[in-house]
Amino acid sequence: MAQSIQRAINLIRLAAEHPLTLSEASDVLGVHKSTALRILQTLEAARFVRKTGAGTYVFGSGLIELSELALGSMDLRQFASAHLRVLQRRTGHTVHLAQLTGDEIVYVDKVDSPAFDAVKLPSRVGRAVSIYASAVGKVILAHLSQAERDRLLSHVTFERYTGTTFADREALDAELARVAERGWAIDDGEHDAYVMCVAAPIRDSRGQVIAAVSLTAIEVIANLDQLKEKLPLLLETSALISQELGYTPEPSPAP
Amino acid sequence: MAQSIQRAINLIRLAAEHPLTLSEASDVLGVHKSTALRILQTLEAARFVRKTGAGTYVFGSGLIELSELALGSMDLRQFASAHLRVLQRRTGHTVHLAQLTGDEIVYVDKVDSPAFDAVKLPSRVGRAVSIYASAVGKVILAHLSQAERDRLLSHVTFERYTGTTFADREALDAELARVAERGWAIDDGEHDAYVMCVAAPIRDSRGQVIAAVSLTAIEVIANLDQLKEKLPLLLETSALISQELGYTPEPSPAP
DNA sequence: AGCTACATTGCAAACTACGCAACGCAAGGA
DNA sequence: TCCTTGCGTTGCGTAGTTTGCAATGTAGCT
Repeated sequence: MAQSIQRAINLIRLAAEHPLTLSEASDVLGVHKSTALRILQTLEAARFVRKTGAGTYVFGSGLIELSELALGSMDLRQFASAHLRVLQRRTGHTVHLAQLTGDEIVYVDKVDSPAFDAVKLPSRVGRAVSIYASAVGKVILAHLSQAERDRLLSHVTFERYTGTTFADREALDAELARVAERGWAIDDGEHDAYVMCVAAPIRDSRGQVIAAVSLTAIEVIANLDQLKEKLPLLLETSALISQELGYTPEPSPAP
Repeated sequence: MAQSIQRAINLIRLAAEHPLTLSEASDVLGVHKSTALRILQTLEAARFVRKTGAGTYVFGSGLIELSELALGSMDLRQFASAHLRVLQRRTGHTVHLAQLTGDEIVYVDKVDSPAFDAVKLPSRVGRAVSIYASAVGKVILAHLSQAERDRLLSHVTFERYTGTTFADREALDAELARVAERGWAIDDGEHDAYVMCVAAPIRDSRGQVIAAVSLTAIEVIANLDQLKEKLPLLLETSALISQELGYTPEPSPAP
């Protein structure tokens, strides 16, 4: 559909895997060397690829910087990073950090469990996560204003992924009320039947919930009750990160 | 030179900053909407951008995954991450993790100092670092085999950035001998006159030096002697990371 | 309902980007 | 030393991709 752009994309992919010579690039694309050269030069000008001293092309820092810019919230990631890793060590489970950006919730960091289940989880940093069929989605939704919640859900078409999915607005609202009351959310296989989660909210300096931490495991590793046992550690982590963002738990009442 | 690719690049940049509508995209490029649409569709197919429920385009996870793939050595980053952050806290200075990839040394992680100097440092994750005019470069070079070192330096054209740069092979070799002996390197403003560093090597399970950690500060924050005071913490960090990679400090002598 | 604004598709024209061929350059062998 | 080989680079005419137009489809708003 857009030939030259497709070619550029392929070259970026290749360069990400291993250093690329011009000849290799033209071979793989099946084009003349001059064509491959022009594409690479254009990408190089944008620092999407970088030319090494040896004349090969490798993945460029421009794209890495854009990734970090897009994950934005570098503040959040910076502040959270160490806490997430500590939480992973103390629980043994996979830890996710998800953030509300625009009208979606996106994973912005992930600390894999050393257990073999890490590779089976479909989550990826940068990927959007279901807003109504995930623990992080529900815990964020539950703490938003009614208007914000309506806005985020206005574009959603509910889909019943599994038997436990809250697949309509009514059922979801009831669940969100429960979540808001207790302050944390679970995911009882609501998107993937075998994936369990517990999630806790993260607040910024204004007290707004802007993100969430979660613990995730596949059921053969830990069932929901076993994950719930880790709740104190999870809540401690979310509180620590919120503090780093400037949140003060007890808003001093006016005298 | 490659018009359509350039347009695609511009759209990726925009999408990284904020969600992009089709109209906005075509306006910025100065092209017809159908043109912008086709570009975005191509990028979307590669997951270089992602279409949100609201119909806007945002930076895609495909590029984020490629970034992580290219930074490769996800093992190294995972293992090192927590230690780097601890080191930052204990020293107060900016921490860098740099890795030997192909024939270059590239920053793969960075933990900024809260001090105001962080923004003044030219380092960026994904960017190549001078191999002979940096502490991380020298400490890695110093621990390579003669053949490897020759290979890496064969494409280098020496340049005297500042008065302290080791700008020819002879002076560099003498410096590398000193570095190899004591096991750590300094950067006394050898690339940028006001930037000071100390660096220590990281070894993999075979004992090979494959990366380095460094502490960095601009001179007004900390001079070289003040950085050297942090050497014990730095060396402890590099040792811990090496251990996580499977390095055993004392190769057991044959009985 | 009708309107407006937006996204999307088909098609012919035009301009971009393609392949060709020639050149420059470095490395290795005779 | 010269020749050969392999690689990257440049200029140019043409083929063909990509572009803009116009029409259609779709959703939100008054």
